[in-house]
Amino acid sequence: MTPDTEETLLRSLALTLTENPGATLQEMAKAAGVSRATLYRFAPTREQLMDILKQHMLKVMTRIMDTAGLETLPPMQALRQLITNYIAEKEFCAFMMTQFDPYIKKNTESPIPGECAVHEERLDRFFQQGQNAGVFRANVPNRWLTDMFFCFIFGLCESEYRGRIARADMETLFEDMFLYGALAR
Amino acid sequence: MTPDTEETLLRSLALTLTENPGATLQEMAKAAGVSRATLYRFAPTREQLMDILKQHMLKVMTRIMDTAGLETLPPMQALRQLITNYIAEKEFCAFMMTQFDPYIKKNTESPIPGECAVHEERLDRFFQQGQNAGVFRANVPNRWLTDMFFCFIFGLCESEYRGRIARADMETLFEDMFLYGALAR
DNA sequence: ATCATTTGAATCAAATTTGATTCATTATTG
DNA sequence: CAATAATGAATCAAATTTGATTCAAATGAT
Repeated sequence: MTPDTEETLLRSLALTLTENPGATLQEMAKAAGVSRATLYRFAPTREQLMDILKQHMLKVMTRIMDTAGLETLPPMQALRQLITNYIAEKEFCAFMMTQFDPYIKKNTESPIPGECAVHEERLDRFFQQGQNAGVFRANVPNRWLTDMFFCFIFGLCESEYRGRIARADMETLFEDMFLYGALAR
Repeated sequence: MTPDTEETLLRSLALTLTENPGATLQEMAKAAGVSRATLYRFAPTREQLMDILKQHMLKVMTRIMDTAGLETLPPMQALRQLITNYIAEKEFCAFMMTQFDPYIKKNTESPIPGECAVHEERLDRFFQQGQNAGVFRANVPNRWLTDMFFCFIFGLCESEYRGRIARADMETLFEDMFLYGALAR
């Protein structure tokens, strides 16, 4: 399996599990256009499959934050790049939200792992610094900005997925709503 | 089973299924503090259980919109009441998002049913009218405002659930972020 | 064209979940 | 207090899912 084929497979698996978190291996294989045997060779057990997906997702998330210059660029610039990066990896973003969310997955094998918490804390710090710099409003907890940002990403992916907003508008709509809100001015 | 006991049971079931959409009947019963036999008597099959929950959730959603005066009160007043009402029923809100979301549950027995679409369209109309009245910004699709509103509700419930924001701040944080966004001014 | 590798289809046993029932015990109600 | 109803614990068969294996067909590289 070439790295490219693997990436395609991983993306398909992520999407299928987002659409149906309880999908059977059979269903995942079918959606990915491979047989169950092939999926089995890629990952013999469901647990291993989830682990591979999780590890890949974490790598993607790290890369997204790194290339956005979260700790180096000016807040607004980093934010815009962050949005662009997340949208480019929307399948894995949605997958993360539905699979490794401690609200949705409280009692399962995958509570928010330390690896996920790292990203959350990283964004917490980013917003804190943005607040200190006077860019983001300081009368709300930085954690609230983080949570809303992640929540926005998921909602954004879903709206586009459902055809309620256009792919081309994703960046603008996100930035606009996140920064300025819904009120007319 | 008294109506009050039933409401408590339904709320527990909704929460458990939010925390773990793949929970077994065993797990649901345990979380609700009843035996599997009692749960069985309440709903003999898993399908019937989901149906009862769905019907109850739909009733709650209708009541929320009705009592918010979505079609009668001024937009801002209705919006505030809507927020308050949703927060009061957060278990069923989160349950709806995780169980009857056409993104998450694409290929399962419950794609967004006509009953859910009704609520979405009702909120679509509310925001459209608010835009027409000059209250909400008109340079974005009304659907986008609807989607962000629902997405906010879920994110809000989750932040509170995880202890990242205080219960007492929920209304204010929501209203503030939804209306004004994250930018300092 | 050949050889090595990968894939798809099918099958099977083990584990898990579900639907269904029984029975003793606990709560309620009259 | 007595009788009636509700609950919990346990059990069982059927259905489903998973992990594992086999083998023929297809694919790709040399």
